[in-house]
Amino acid sequence: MEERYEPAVVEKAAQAHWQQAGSFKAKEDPASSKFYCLSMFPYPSGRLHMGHVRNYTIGDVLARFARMQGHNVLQPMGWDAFGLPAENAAMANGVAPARWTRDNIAYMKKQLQALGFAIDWDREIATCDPDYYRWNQWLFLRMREAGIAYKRTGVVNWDPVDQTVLANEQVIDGRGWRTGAVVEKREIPMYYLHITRYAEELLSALDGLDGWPERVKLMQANWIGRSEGAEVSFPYASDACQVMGAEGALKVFTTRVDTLFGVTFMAVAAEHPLALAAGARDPKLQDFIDECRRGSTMEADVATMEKKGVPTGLHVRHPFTQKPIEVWVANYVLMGYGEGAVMGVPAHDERDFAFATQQGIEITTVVRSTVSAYEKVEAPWTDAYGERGVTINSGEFSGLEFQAAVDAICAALETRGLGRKRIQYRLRDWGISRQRYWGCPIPLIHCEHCGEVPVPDEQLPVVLPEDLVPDGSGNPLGKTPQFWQVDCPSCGRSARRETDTMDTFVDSSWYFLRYACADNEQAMVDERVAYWLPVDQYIGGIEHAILHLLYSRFWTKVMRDLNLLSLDEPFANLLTQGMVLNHIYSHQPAEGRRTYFNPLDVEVQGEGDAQRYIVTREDGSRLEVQHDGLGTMSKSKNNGVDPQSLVEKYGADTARLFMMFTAPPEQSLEWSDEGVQGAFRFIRRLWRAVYEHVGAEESASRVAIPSELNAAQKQLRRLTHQTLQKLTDDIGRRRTFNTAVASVMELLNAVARFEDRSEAGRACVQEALEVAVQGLSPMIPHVTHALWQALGHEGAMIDQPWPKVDESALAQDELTLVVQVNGKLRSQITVPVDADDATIRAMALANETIQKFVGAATPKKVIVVPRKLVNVVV
RNA sequence: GCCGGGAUGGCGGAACUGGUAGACGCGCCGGACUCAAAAUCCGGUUCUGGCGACAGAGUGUGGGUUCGAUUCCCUCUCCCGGCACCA
Repeated sequence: MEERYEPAVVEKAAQAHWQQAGSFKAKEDPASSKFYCLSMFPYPSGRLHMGHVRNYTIGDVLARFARMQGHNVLQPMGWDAFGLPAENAAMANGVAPARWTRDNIAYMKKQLQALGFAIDWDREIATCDPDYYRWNQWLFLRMREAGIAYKRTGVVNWDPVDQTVLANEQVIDGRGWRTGAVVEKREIPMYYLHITRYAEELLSALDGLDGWPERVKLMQANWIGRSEGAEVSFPYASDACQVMGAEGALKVFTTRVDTLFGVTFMAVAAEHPLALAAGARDPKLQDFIDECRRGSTMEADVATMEKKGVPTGLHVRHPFTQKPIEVWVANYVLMGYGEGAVMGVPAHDERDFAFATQQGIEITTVVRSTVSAYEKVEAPWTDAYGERGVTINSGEFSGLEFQAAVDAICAALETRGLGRKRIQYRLRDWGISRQRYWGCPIPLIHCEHCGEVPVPDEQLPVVLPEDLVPDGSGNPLGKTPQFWQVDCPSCGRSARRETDTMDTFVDSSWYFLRYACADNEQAMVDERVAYWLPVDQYIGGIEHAILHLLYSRFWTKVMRDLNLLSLDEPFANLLTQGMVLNHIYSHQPAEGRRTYFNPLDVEVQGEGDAQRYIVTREDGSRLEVQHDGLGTMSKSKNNGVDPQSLVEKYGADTARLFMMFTAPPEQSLEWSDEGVQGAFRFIRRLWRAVYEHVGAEESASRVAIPSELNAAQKQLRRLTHQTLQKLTDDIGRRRTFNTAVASVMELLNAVARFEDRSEAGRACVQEALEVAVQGLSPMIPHVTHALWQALGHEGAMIDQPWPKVDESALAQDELTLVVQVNGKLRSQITVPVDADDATIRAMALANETIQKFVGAATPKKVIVVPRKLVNVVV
């Protein structure tokens, strides 16, 4: 073998072998146990960044490990190729999104291949290919037939200057990112998917997802937000009837119907019909409604806004007391949740309390807590006011505990036809219409005579024209008559094609199915899906914990109910990778768009609070930029680190090893390349250890481990098998690749210290090196491919099974126990493995150092923890 | 604001079920090799006191439970992810 480790040579050879042997081609084989290992596909933003390297290395380690464990592994890859960045790039450079996207895919594919991932590239898909997105369209039409896809209005961010809809990301501090104009809310017709119909199943099925992280299940459960409560109707008083033109009632949803007698005001959203009607005759109120209309649609903005409200002057009647209650319009009430109206109980709801205090609204105490003592609710607010307890001041319903009060009040409401128990979900239906070009066309045609007509199946796909270049002022599809001018499929008269495209979450909600049957032009899915699915291991960033994963679960259930799948859940096991963070630097000019600078280009001057951040531009001028903290590596923040230079300098194995060694996968990680050297050095040490063992020969001559070994040899063997045991557990169960690598480092350190050149000694070293090479092969597959051959093996590393632990090598006759006095470490004792507690206790007390600390005193207590420690309490 | 997560040496991290805090690596310091440098190898490296044996302190803050807490409970601070049109 070569004395020097040359990553480029080694990596080329290993990749050539895999390529030629077709090592990663996955074939359906019902006789073997399949393992579908999937990493979330990337958005083709241009170049890989370290987050990708981390994600795909984790996936590759698990795929290769599963293969060694004897599974038939599928690891595919594709491209989440529709989306906003392509349109932004088009605006910046005038390149068509299609061209930009495909160029990026070509470049990033090369980068992925250079990293040596065990991917079956024959199954590659890109969501912008008509062969892929035709099935989005086809399934959309099936959902429409089933009543799962439907049309209604929805609220969007509207830039009044560019006359265009903005994504939330494009709204900065309530203003359009390009124009700086104050963004308005606008209601437009949109298509929705009825995900709320699946709310109960999406929630209850979380219990069965044993292979999912608890935190993800918790986040999804909170997102779905099931709450048991009641809907209550407050009949309009005469003033409200007059304004609304008819009798009626204001309906609210509440989880605290036990506090119904504490209602002192009502609050409705600015878009609520009652607000609109009242606003029409009250200019001041109308101004407030208009004010609410300005600003972004984002929940985070709404929630942090100053709570404001204006009275309508209209009243509703309490369902039991008939007392008139004034209706307010409030900016914190959301039209999209519940009924767009709430009953205000300031005594027992913190938000209502804050609002009432601010507006001088009366507070009526109607609950006495059974936990905390208070007579009457008074400022300031304390959490005790929100506790459940016994009703007071509630007429015939006074003196009841929470559940009894709810039951009694709901029963009484029901007999009067003014309310009932109800379950409410926080989850909202999924709006999929996007007024954007670079996405999957929605396959509908609007005909003046026939209404909304689906594109016939045989005419699918509706192909997106690929030569358009967006300019920021609305959807180019709307300006392209060749696209939207069509004949109505129903009556043949001229009609208009829908120009909205689908949310890109649609594309990613089923791509994992298509990998199983990417070549099928006749059907969306086929029997191969039944073989490969569910995904046995899914790996992706924690940022997808809710939306993508929830939508994919929903999509799977819909397809099941349309008899296209026999699958309840798509992902059996989930590993959520922590984010790779980097510093964010930006500059906001007086006019125009904020620009972001790559941390590599920013020079940090000074210390502490006096730090300044300077960028030298191409023309030599210097610009002071601002530091916006840490954030995920992304194209939009320009803070990605391209792995290319790392791979060129040290090789793919070092890049992979470094990412695995530097932190456990679920933890977020602040980027730093300190330590890359160490990863490289370790690989070189491993190479050198094998080289020294093999000598100048082509490869090692292997010798069996003799049955008689001396103490040092036994010790090395024990460490070898302890390491193997740890590797198997760390990779297979704990997924802590960093500690797996560390354990091999320790083994290699022991090999380096081991100087026994006898035949038995060499056999022990051979075994240790084989475990090191095999154990690391999922992480550093190229160099271990070469080293495996050097160790004298005919077959390729990739085809080897995972090694087995020799239990007999683990046996020990003595243990070292720690001895504490009053919980402080004072000494150690060596005891036979089979020593009983009494013996251990006696040995600990007899220990000289322990005697010194215990002195003449009689120990109060001696705690013996088997195999661990003794604690003497005096 | 709400939901979820995190904080351990100069740095990344380890300690898996409440039982030796700091494995492993980086960096740094000292030494060997070298004309020299790089590379490599050997030793040291939480802090404070001490020549040393050793002693004391120490896991974001403050409190609690326990023979024993990085680990469990409560409080607060800061950081990260998500909040439905970034993906």
